[in-house]
Amino acid sequence: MAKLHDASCPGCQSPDLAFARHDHAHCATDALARADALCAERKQRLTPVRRRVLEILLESHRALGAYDVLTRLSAEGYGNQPPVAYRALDFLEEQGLAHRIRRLNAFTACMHPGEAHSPAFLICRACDKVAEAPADPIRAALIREAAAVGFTVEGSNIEAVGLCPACAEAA
Amino acid sequence: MAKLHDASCPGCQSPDLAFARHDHAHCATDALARADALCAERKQRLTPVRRRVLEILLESHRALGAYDVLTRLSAEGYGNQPPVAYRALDFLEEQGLAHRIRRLNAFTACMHPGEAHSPAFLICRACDKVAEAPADPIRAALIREAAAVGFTVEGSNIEAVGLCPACAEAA
DNA sequence: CTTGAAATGTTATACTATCACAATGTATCT
DNA sequence: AGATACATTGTGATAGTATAACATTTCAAG
Repeated sequence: MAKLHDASCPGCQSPDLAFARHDHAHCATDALARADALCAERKQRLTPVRRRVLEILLESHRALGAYDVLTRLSAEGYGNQPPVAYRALDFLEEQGLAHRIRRLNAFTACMHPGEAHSPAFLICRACDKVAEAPADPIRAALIREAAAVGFTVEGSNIEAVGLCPACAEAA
Repeated sequence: MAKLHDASCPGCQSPDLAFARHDHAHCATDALARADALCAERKQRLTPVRRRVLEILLESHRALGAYDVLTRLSAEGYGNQPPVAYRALDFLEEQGLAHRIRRLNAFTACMHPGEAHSPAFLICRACDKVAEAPADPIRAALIREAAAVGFTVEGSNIEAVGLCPACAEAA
């Protein structure tokens, strides 16, 4: 499989993208393009609803509840029942195009899809932005601790709440 | 403050306690005794409902939903409205006597209260048991990654799903 | 063009969590 | 002991999150 994100990917160069000033239009367009490529490669269908949900999530670096997404969808003529939103969100999550933030009961677009990854999330309690932090060292530590007691890790969620640089400075 | 758990504490000697064969009666009694001591020391009131909720959580090493707890409570003559359960659970969590497992929307008794800690949880998808793993190295890695992007960590939840030793062997 | 699978529409319902206010209990001070 | 202030509990209502089940439509492979 082609490596779909590399030095040309802003999201990869700056893991703190969400907290940094950046060309958000490019950031979103780029993520969407990679989602298209990824789905094509995997023979998965990024249907209109699914693609629209991803676009909605990409509008900001905040996490949206399923019902927030649903409201937007139904205003645009898509179905207005919860399964419409949940199914699209589930699909995006399965494909690694979005993540569920359990602490918020909400979903956020993945900022660097295309890699198997289970990132760590940094949630700012002041501005509500969510960033993905490189989780490899954290995950490694988790797997190590688990292995020490014979536990096999299959999936994980690692989330931190706190203050992003901008909000910390403001306070 | 007295160190309330040490080498004499089974939960401390074996972080994998939940997954290991052990004297559960002692394990629960011990945790309850330490909860009493801790609340006394902090001048907090471990009222009948609160204490009973802790006992219920301590019956197994599984996580219980608030409504599971509530059902038990109301069968025993306590109130039967959700706030009864949530208030007690919130109190226990504030005091570090129970933890919320966000992945399960459920709560589990803390196996080594008395220390400021934000543990990592290992959730077996086969038997549903939940163990606390030492989270210091993991948390340290998380804080390090966060600091690298200027993010200040105030709280975190670290949870892994997978197979416990017994269930892995059975499979 | 058919056929089977995937996706969507739709209704209903289950599960999780909090608000608001009344009533009760507890600790403290005098 | 009585009065006061505060924490806790009782209770009804409601908000928010998520899934089950089944009908219908769309799509892609043969």
